[in-house]
Parts: sequence; C-alpha cells; structure tokens
Amino acid sequence: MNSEKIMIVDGNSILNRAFYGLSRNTMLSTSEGIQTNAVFGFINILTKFLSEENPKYLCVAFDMKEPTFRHLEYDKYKAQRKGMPDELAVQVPIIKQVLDAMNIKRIETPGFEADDILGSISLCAEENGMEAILLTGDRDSLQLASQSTRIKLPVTRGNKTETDEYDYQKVVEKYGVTPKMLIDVKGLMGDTSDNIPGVPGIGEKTALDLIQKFHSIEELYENIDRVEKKGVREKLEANKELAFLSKRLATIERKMPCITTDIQQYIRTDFDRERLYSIFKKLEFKTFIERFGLSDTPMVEVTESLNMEHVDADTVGELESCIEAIRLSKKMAVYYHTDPSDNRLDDLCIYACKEEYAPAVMVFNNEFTGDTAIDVLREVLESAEIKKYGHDLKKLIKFCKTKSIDIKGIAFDTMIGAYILEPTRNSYTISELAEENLKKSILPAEILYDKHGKKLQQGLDVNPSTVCAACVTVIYELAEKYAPIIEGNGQHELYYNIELPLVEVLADMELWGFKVDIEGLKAYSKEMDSRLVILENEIYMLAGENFNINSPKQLGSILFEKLNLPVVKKTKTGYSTDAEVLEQLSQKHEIVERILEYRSLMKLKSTYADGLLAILDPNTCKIHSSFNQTVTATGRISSTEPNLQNIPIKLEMGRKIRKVFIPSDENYVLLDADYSQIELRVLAHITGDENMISAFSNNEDIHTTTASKVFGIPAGEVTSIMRSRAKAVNFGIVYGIGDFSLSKDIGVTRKEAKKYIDDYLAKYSKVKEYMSDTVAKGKELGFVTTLFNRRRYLPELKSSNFNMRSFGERVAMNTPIQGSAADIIKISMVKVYSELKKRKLKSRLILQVHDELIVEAEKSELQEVSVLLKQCMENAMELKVPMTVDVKSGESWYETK
DNA sequence: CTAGTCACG
DNA sequence: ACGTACGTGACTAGT
Repeated sequence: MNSEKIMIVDGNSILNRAFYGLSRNTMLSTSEGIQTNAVFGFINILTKFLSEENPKYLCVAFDMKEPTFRHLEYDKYKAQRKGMPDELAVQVPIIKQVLDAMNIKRIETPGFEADDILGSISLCAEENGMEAILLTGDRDSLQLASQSTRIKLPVTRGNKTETDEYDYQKVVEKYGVTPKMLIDVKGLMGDTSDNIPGVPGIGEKTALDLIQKFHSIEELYENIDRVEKKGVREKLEANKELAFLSKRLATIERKMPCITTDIQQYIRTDFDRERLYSIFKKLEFKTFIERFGLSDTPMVEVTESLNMEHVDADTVGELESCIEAIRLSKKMAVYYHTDPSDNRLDDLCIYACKEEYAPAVMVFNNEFTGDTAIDVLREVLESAEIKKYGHDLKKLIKFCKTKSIDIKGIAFDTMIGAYILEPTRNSYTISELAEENLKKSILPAEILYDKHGKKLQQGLDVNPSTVCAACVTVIYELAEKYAPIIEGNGQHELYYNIELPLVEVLADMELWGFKVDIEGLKAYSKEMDSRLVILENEIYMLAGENFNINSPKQLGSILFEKLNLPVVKKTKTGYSTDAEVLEQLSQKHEIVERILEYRSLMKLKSTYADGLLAILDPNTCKIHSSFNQTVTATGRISSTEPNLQNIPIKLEMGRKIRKVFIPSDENYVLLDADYSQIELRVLAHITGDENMISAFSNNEDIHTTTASKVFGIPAGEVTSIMRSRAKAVNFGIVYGIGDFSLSKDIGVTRKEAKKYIDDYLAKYSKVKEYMSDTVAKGKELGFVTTLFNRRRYLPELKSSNFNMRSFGERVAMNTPIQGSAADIIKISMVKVYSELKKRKLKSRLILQVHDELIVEAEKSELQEVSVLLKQCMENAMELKVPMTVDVKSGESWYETK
C-alpha cells in the first residue's frame, strides 16, 4: 500500500466555519476596513491541519456561484439557494489570492460543488492506493469515508472549535449504517440547508431506522409493504418520486468528467514568499508574517558579515585604540544591551567609525568592563563634540547617571525617531526596525523572539557580542535613513528640540523616583481591609450565600438570577455589572450600594495600596516608575510599573492615597504645577475662534462662558447645573462628540443634547469650521498634525466601514488637540529640567501627569523654583490665548491641591 | 491571554 | 441604519 497522502479541502465550507467561528466574538478587519476574520480563520485552520497531517499533495475546492448540475433538477421545486452573507462573500476573492501565493492548487469547476470535487479526487486517490484526507465543514461528505479516506470535520462546541475525524468504522459506529447508506438516509430525511427536500414527515430517526433495515431507498421501495408503521408507509408511497430525486441530489459526484486524474499536479511546493508577504501585510496579518518568517525582500544577516570585522575589546589597550578611532571620527553609536529575561547589564557596545569605509566595532563584555572600562569611556561620553547615536538612549543615560557620567552630545535615538515617523507602532525593537527599514536581519532566522524579546528557541549558537555589534551598525544606518524623512516632514524641531532632549529628562525622573511613606501606605491598606471584611460579610448575608464578589460572572448571577434585579446592560459574555449599571440598581436592593463601595475599596487596596507596596524599593522607600516615550498615538508619555499618572484624586477616599507621596527628605517640599484648561486653550488657538479667544484672554471661566453662550443668557445667570452641562459639552467637543453620548453623560434627551452641540458650534463657529477642515485634510493627506508637526496617520478615514470611518473622524478632531497639549508640556519639561540643571539647583522634576508637573523643591530654593516652574510652563510657547499655570506646594502630594 | 472593570488626564 | 467621546495602565477572574 502506497502511504502517500493527499489532503483535499472544501474551501467554501471551511471559510464559512472560519467566518462564523470567529465573528461570533470578534470582528477582524484592517485599518482600512477590509474584513478579514474569515480569511484569518481559514489560514489558521488550514495550517493547523497541514502541520498535523503533513500531506504530500494538497488542493482546495471551491463552489462556483451558478447552480450545479446536481441541483439543476431541483430548481423545479423553486427553492432559492441560500446566499452567502456579504461580509463573507467579499473575503472569498482574498482567500483565493492567499492560496495562489501559497502555491496551493485551487479547483473550481462550473456546474459542480466543492463536495463533488472532493468526491472525485478522493476516488482518484483511492484508485491510486493513496490515503485521502478531506477537510470540510460539511457533514454530507461523510458519505465519502472509506478504508483509505478520512474526513476531518471542525465543529464548534460551545466556545471551542474541535475536530471530529471520521473513517469508515467511525461512521458505522456513530450512525449504524455504512457511509454510502448516508446518501439514502439523507434522501429520505432531506436537508433544508442544502435544499434537499426529502420525504416530508420523515426525520433523521425514521430515516436511519429505515435504511438500517433496508440498506437503500431502492430496496426500501421494493419492499415497501414490509414497512410496519402505516403513517410512514403512506408518506413514502406518496413521495416516491421526491425520494429518488432527493437521493440523486444528496449523492456526491465521484466521476466528474473534467477533473484531471493526475494527482501529481497537486504536489505541495514552496510558498511564493514575497507575494504572500505583500498580501499579509495588506491584510495586517502580523502573526502569519511572523509565523511563516516572511518579508518582501531577502534579509541580509548582519551578524554573518560582522563576524570578521568586529573587535571584542577585552583589554584596556584594545579599548584605548578604539577610543582613539572615536576621537577621530567624532561620532559613536552606542547600544546598551540588557538581557530582557533578567534586568542586569549585559553588554555595552560601542561602534566607532575609523573611516567611512572601515568601520570598527567594539564590544565590551560586562565582565571585563566593570567600572574600569566605564572610566576609560567617560571622556568620550562626556564630550559634546562626539556625537552619540543610539537606540533607546534612556537606558544608557540612566546607566551613565548611576556612574556619575554626564553624557553629552546626544545626536540621534533611533527608537524615538521611529516613534516620530510611526507613532502607532506597537513595538520598536531594533531588530524589527532594521528588518523593515534596512532589510537586514540582526539575528539568524533560526533564533526567534517573542514580543517581549524573550528567546523562544535556542537556535544557532551566536556569539552575543556579534549580535550586539550588529545592533550598533544598524543604528547608524537607521539614523541616516530617518533623519532626512524627519526633516522632510517638517519635524526637525519636534525631534531635536523636544523629543530628544526629553529622553534625559525622563531618565532623570525615573532614576530619582518618588518617595513614599511606607508605614502610611500599610496603614491605609489595613484601613481598607477592615472595611472590606465588614462589607464582604454584609454582602454575603444579603445575597444569602458566599461568592467571589470580584468575579463579574458570579456577581451577575447573584444580582440578576438570584435576586432578580432588572438587567440594564449586557456584555458579550453575560450581564454587565459596571458602576453605571449598579448606580441604576442602587435603589432596588441594599446589596448594590455595598457592592459599589466594596468595588471602589478593593480597587484602592489592590491597585494602589498593595500594588505600590509591592513595587517600591524597600531600601530607599522610593517608587521608580517607567516613563515611556513611544507608546501613545497622540504624543503623550505613559507611565508603567507603577502607573503614577492615575493615582486617585476625584473621590476623597482615594485621594487620601496621595498623603503617602512625600518629598525625599525634610529638606524638600513638593511643588505641583498644572495648566489650566490646556486642551481648550489649544482648541482656541488652533481654531482661532474669536469668542473662545476672548473668553480666555479676559480670564473668564470657560465653562460658565460656554453655558452663557449655549443657553443664551448673561454669565451672571448661569446656574451650576448649566455650567456642568456646558463643561460636558466642552469636553465632548474635544473628543469629537455625538449627541447620543452627550445625552447619556449629562442625562438629557438626545434631542436636547443635539441642540447643545448645535448651539455650541453656532457660537464658536470657527470650531465648527476646524472640525470639518481637519477631517478633510486628514483624509486628503492621510494624516493629521499637531502644532509641532507631530503626525498621526489615519487610514481609517478612508474606510468603507461606517464605525471605523467615524472613529477616524473623531480621532482626526481630537489628536491635534491632545497631541499639541502633549507637545507643549514636553517643551516645559525640557525647559524646567535644563533650567534647574543650568542653575545647579537641587530641586528635581519628578513626575508629569499630562497637564501637570510635579517638582521636588529644595526648601531654600522654593521661591525661585516655583517662579521658574510657572514661567517655563506659561512661556513654553506663544499661543493666541494666555496659558495659565497654577503652582501649589505641600509636604505631601495630597496637600498640593 | 482575554474580558471586565476602574483609576487618571 | 449603522453605534455611540479621546488617550492611557493595572488588577482579577477564568479559560
């Protein structure tokens, strides 16, 4: 027996299964709105089974749209074939393109269904003594099972997709008839989804019983008088013609005239990798690009060419000679490499250009370097003449600062450069940037890294210093590639005067940290705890049972099933139990208010009290958050481990947490300076709206002024409710508002909300103009910009998908505002930092929270620093409206209100 | 690893 | 008629 295998795939049914399987929970589409969930699922399923079976031959069969020969006869019965949903139909041509690029043979034959193709080719395979595997979502194919033909059937059970596999024996076991007899069963019972009428009144049970007894429809009718049940017999007699027709319809064709019997043409060959890459890239299938290791042009392995060229500096002498080269070329690329799995220093790589054509790379192994090498390097690092190129220089700067090296001459950071050019990327690893921009692979393809930079498999044994050397060489090349693009985009000032100097500011903030009163924090945690225990017991009592209050699922079943409270809102997995829902239910049952309190205390305890305790440095009692410069799409910075930008303030109970954030020691106090209404001022500036400008210029309360304009009354008559509604409108405008959301936010009718918005836009007419202009311009150019030419690309604006396009429009309106505000505060940070440094003050910038800066001021410098802070911030740039900054001091963050 | 929830500007 | 405000990060449960 020939053990060669062929897999034959029913393209239509697998695509269908992929579509319904995935779209139940998620809708996958590209940023331009091309739906791709079925395509994604199809490839997923296909590759899964390919690796499972690894067949030598492979083909995919598709139905054509026109009625098939088998079904022509059926047209007499006037049933419409069920059409495909549009969302699926548009994905069919895409999957065909993908299959072509994968060099997988597709078969479409007019007049035949995919089933018939499966039947015919599997018969060929059987006749050639081959094993056939049919991959299909259609149970009809079970009739094809035989000793050498297996059927793989993906089925969805609950939320999971499993695979049933049938061979001859399995069919007999499950149905009690042979695969061929399933045709007769189907002929009797019919199949509405496949438009097979069957004999009316005969269902699956009866049909199976009959065929088990008579083996076929023919024999059944020959022995019709042996059918015992009178009703069944009468039904059969009345529909004899229909039964035989149905059998013909249910019979899969196994001898299609036009199918080639030459199995050899289905032999699997390599993918057309370049074509596949370009298709996957368009579909944004990053997982598949990675999984298949695709790229559009062949990669050059940098490490390979470097093996000969780089020098590992193992002695002070070698180091000195390399430093001499740096002195001459006046530039150096530095790569500070930390092993991602632990956080210790691994290698420090310096790349020096001796001459243009003969680069030398030095790699210092940490064991050698220690502090000796650093001292030798100090001179070049501190020289402003020698330009430093690097990737993620914040890490290097922090390292230098711990060694008291005042690094100067920072010329380019490729990570920041990539962020300016592509702010919506989610990863900025040097190896990815080099692969995409330079077609250079730093790592041999055998070594794969996951998204956290962890090695997935140990492949070739590559000398780590070679990898490190490869990184420094691509840093130069990337910088050379990015710099002219940044210039061309008009982003010189943004990059060189804002982002690049900010790197050191953030490094300093991270290193300095924020002192915390540990005892106070522990006491706070205990306070939360004791209240939580009480609440917990009350909740269990009211519920009548113990359950996990933190589980939305368990809580939902208590509230909505046991206590029968009305369901307000649903999530895609069950009942919603969020604060908004609970607020609405709070009058209906006394358990609800306790759950609300429990939730908020739990949040405070777990995230803030215990969360901070877990992460703070026990030796210094300080928190060292990371400030990430390349995360947000708008230009803001983000804070992680811990996030210091979302420490509670709105509610008093949470705000108390701020009491534990204190100055480093008794010589310092905290200064908190925040911009007043920076986003609305930016809006006034960008739109040039006279009404809004005059409101700010006259130092009016903007929400009151807005209320007076929207409600058409003098400012003196504005009530507090009017002001708060106007405030909501002001915020909403910044986000690209809709009447629905505004009405929900402030609790008025949708009609009323719409009137507010219309009145707002009528009074601030330039705002209205701006909103439509920025969307139009964004659509035309493909991106929107901030005051300092920070870009955000918005392919969504051209999407045919309404939701996606609407999202793009809101983002087009919001990003210039949020992003410009981010530009401004970044300028302030750079100014404050350099001013403090220039005046050799002991005060430090320690935190930024989007529109506020927190400075730890040395007590004797308090006056000077608070003036400096206010002035740097207010004069960060010239707007058409004044920028006002409020500075407050205190012995804790809580007191700076 | 995702979903739900909730903290901030 | 669509589905319903922008930008973040952390924690917990549950698969």
